[in-house]
Amino acid sequence: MRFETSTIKDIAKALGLSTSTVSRALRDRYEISEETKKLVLAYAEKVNYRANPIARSLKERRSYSIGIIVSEIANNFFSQVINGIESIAYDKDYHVIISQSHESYKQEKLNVEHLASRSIDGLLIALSSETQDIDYLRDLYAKGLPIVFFDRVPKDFETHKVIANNFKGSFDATEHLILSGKRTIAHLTNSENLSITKERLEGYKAALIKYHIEFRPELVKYCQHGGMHSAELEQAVKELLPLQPDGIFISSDRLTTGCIMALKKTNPEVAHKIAIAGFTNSNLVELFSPSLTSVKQPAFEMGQVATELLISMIEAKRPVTEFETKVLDTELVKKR
Amino acid sequence: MRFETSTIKDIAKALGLSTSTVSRALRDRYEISEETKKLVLAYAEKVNYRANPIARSLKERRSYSIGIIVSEIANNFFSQVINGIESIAYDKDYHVIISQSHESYKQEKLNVEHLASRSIDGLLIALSSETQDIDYLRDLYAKGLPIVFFDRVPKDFETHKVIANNFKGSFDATEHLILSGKRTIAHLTNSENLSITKERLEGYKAALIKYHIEFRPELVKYCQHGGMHSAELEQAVKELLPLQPDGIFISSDRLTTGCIMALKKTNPEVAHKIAIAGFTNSNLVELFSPSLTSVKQPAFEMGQVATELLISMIEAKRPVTEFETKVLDTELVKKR
DNA sequence: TACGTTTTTGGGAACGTTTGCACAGTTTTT
DNA sequence: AAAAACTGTGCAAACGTTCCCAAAAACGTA
Repeated sequence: MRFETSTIKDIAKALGLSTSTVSRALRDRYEISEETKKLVLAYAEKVNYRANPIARSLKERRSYSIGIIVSEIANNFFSQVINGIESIAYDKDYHVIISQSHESYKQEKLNVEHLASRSIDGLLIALSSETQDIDYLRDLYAKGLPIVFFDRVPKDFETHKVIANNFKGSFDATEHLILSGKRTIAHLTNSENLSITKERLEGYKAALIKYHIEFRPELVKYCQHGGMHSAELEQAVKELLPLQPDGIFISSDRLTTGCIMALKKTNPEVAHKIAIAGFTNSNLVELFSPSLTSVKQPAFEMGQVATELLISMIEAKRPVTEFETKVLDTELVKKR
Repeated sequence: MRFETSTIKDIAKALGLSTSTVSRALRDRYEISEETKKLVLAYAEKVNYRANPIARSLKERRSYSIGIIVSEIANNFFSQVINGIESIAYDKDYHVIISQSHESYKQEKLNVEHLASRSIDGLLIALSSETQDIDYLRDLYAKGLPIVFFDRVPKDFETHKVIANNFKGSFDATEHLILSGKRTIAHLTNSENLSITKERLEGYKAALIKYHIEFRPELVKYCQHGGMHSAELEQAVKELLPLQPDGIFISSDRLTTGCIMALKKTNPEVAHKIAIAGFTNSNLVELFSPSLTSVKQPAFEMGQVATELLISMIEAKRPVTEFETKVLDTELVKKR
């Protein structure tokens, strides 16, 4: 803001002290006498002094803010993660800056670099579905920027990661479809680049194996853009239907809702005949028709855990070398 | 970030120039010879120089960032508005910082003040449902912080505002219910504090009047927390049902979905018998059961317009004194 | 050659903090 | 009584920019 507000200098002048004394008093340093502290604090209160975070950032070379990159905030899963992140960050006096990649690699890179130049102290990121090359993240990391990945994590990058138990979530959902009598279960999923895609595919396969159902690759459809384009989804559905699946297991929030939408739009007559199980954190699932079985991720908790890990890295005295990958359990909410 | 990156000083030293020259060359000022400019630019490129926005902010006393306050990002309407805001902001080289009030006055005030202290150049805000006292905003505004309100706007605050045509949206929705034969139409709405609540109530009333239907105050239920607490909603529904409405007109995104949820939960047998029309920007409306008629706000556009107005205020040479209130039309999407 | 212009560059202060170091005054130790 | 230690404060530099002002270089003209 370009309007006047009181500064340490002003306080110093008014009280006949030096800026250093005022600064130290405000930060409650031991060197300053109780008397002076009280004086300064009282006056600061009176003139409604607010420290200038910009100046502080410049001097300290850190900003007490952490960057978040998600593909989009208009996604139940991610907005819940963000709420989890905020809940911890604010507690520990960090501010958060949210950016959306819209599933675009270019946008993701641009945003990350912008955040980095704004002196964020750390980064929480779920990769875009397009992202394959994460060298730009490696560079930043090497230069000292703490990074914690969540949900969509890279394989060969040594740092903290927080993910859902995707294998088990998928296994459970697929098993549930099988147990309700389905035998031709399609799998609609995200870009092959993503970690979640691989893990969820494995869970799906494992459930098929357990019940001696043949895995048919043609029943698996990948969506490069994670369902951002409805044409992509409709195409996938169109290719799937001739194979006459009696169940579909879908591996992401956006794909799940998008797929039902596409089904209803293109083939309303079969929409209700196909059993659907899918990952989604929508809290409106109960309203959906056809209804579905959903795999819910502990989104809020994921945000919290990731943030705690990140802040521990930021505040670590010495470089962190032991990394953990936290795996959180999903919840299967069966169709009514 | 606390790691080394090249600065203007480094470039100056390397090239045997002064920092002033380098700074000017980088900003392409007329005083600098083409030759020097090329030299500097090439070297800057080579060492991957990035200007430090923090330093720039401190010096220029502005941050090229704008603050956004919404009640929550996990809301279709608001996340679409944010996308609209971003689309314009990025174009004009502004960064955005999003904060959530969670419909709490205290949180809203805290967030705004935090943003202000971070030197945002302007503020875009939709008031929380609890907010009645906006003096803190007046203070900031008086000190020179440009503010543009959208969606939920205060009455007596002279600045730009962007709203939907709430009156017409409500009128249309209510009329639609009437035309499909409903006569006992309840109205479920937000906190009375909000501008949108008043405007939408007027539209509802006007439609009743047009068709000579008596307005019955007991059919109107207010939710103080805008549906953030499901108990509140269930209570409202519980009080409404004995009056045997054959239609309900609901005045906000969260309330609309929440109400259907509450209806299904508490009275599944009547849920499908009551016709519902409500404001919502959910793109999943087609999946809902019972299905409903929805009033869609031009959220993305609202974000764009508000941002353009804000940036025009920020960049105005002299204080702006002529303010506009832009009203954007809603769209009625009839139940299938 | 000397001068005035114009063009290009550099010096240095400022933005609001934090912090290492020095220093004065007081208290403790020997 | 002198030396040592501790307390509380101030000076000044630094963070990376921008920009006012002055100075130097280049050019033109008499």
